[in-house]
Amino acid sequence: MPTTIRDVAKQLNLSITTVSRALDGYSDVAEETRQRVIQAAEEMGYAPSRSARQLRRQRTDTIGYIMPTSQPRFADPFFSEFIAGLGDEASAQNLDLLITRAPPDQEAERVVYQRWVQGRRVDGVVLSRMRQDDWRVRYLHESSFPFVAFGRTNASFEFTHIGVDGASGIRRLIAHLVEQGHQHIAFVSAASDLSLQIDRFKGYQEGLAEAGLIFEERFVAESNLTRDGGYLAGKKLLALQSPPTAIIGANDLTAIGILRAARESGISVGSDLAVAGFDGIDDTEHTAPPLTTLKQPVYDCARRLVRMLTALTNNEAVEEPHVLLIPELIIRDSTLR
Amino acid sequence: MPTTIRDVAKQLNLSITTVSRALDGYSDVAEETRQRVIQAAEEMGYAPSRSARQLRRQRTDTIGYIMPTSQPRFADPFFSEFIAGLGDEASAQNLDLLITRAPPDQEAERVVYQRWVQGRRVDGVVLSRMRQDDWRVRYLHESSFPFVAFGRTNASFEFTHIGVDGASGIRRLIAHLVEQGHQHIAFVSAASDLSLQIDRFKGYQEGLAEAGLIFEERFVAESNLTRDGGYLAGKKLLALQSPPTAIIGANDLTAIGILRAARESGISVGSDLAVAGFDGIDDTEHTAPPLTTLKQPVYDCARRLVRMLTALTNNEAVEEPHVLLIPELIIRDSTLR
DNA sequence: TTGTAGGCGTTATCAA
DNA sequence: TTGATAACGCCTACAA
Repeated sequence: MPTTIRDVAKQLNLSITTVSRALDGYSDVAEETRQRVIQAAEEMGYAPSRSARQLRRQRTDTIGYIMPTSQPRFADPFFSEFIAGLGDEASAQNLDLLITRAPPDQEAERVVYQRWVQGRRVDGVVLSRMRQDDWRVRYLHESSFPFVAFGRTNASFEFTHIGVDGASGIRRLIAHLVEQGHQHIAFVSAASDLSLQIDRFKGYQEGLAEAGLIFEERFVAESNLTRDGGYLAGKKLLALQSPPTAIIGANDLTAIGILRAARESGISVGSDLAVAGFDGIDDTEHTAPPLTTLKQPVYDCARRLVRMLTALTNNEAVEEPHVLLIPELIIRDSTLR
Repeated sequence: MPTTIRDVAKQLNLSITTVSRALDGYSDVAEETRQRVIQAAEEMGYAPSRSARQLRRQRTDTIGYIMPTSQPRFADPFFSEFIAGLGDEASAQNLDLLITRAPPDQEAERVVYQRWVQGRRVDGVVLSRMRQDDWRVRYLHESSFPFVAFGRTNASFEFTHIGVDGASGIRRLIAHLVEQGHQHIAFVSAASDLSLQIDRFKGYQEGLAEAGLIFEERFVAESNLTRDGGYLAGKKLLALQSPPTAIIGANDLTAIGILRAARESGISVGSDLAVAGFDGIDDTEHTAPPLTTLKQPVYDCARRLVRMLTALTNNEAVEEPHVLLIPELIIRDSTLR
């Protein structure tokens, strides 16, 4: 039986009101009383019951994040970093972070969101890996449930989010590759309904055009943002009649897979083949060779998203509700001859 | 204003009791009534308030996990995989997973645990990266709060856990290295209060002894289980007068850092230097060269730990409360000449 | 400065 | 088979 506020009150011969107010730092409690209360609470190991408080206050002081990944056994560093950011900022704001995983765009995903929203399990949710036509955005919007998103969609209404301008990033990357003398640049893509794919692929096409290169269908390989996917796509591209001399992965994991494919084919990355990724995860610094990438500040974005979300849940105005970041091109050996 | 059970009851001219029981699947509700209730609830978008239910039932249906990492911006694949396992099993059991991070063995860590335990925020917690003398174990034990651990400690009492026999794993690894002709085997270690360090280091010493090799202090470099730490330690070892021909990292991340140090020193891993890690994270398959490692089934352990924990919180007996696993030696190019 | 009392939305006991 | 009612532990308007 855990200690309740009643126990503390009884012990001190005070009312529960006074105990409550003393601990919550109200000013209309005698300082001496407050000290006694605080000490007794400490000694008796009292901490207010979260569920009681939540029920009474009609808020949970908890935010939720549902990782949109298909494989149960995922291990994508992007999510680690994102979650780390969410968690740290949540702690800083004295919020709890509830986490689960659901395969994107399936019944299971809908069930989880509904459980959390209708059961008022969390005060707000953070979305990531947005889809172009994203039912989550519509649903939360219609339910007027607080949410923020990492990424954009084609929704007809506005919502609080941080976007990254992948297109401009990829354009810069292509300019760099062209500078290195590359004319045959391939792209390993992600699922076509993902906003990041549409955005980055647009950059790919625009970048080629800007450099006066022609877009070739055969230089595009579909993949799934994983190392294994990148590996397979890389193999395929390298097996072409006249293979590309540079390959861009839709994300770093994909690029890491491509590195491996190149290694297995005996191709020297850097001199014979340029490889680049997108995200700027830690691993890229330690691959062989170190990987050129477009870095987005995932950790900081996550923290900022939480701050935006708390503004929303507190009915405060979000200072800058639509952020668009430019990723930073980090050039490493994988694209240097 | 979200829908409450009262709204549904009123709508149907039933008592809230009946609605509650109908939705919870009690048998003493007329089937026809139940159908009406279920349909109405669906239409009205009703889902029971979690906080109310929690308060009433005196349980949260939530388990907690506090990542013991110092750097805020961590990204350790071990934790990704562990969390994935916890999350998936929690979902399967209809539990929520609460996650935060706290620097090990500091005031902040104590505060978080106390908040969760005393505030009855979660029904039980999962511990990982155990310390030899672990205050968390003592505290939870004394509070009779349900917990399970991934790893062992020197506690004088029993507690439910899954351990991995790192010592035997490292012994096997050393046997393999010796077979490959290595005589000068170094070890890059972790913080000395970690159980995994004590365990694996013991294996290192025993392994050397079994092979008739002498233990040399200079072949041990302190590190911190990160890539960067491994890199620095690797540099140091490779700069020795007569450097080792094989280096074992306390975990895979460390080993990945060592790979990089070797690369920078122009040393060919495999032929000139053997490198091996511990954990079996996904990255090891994609490094250059692919990394020999001792694989522990992190994902499955996490799932199993959750099952053990639910047994505890339901006051059921845990079938096998003390598990000891033998890690699997996966030999890859990094230790083959 | 302190206390009384009502209610947040459920579930569970007991009676009808 | 259904309903009235009492908690669960806390916060807060209002009264003293």
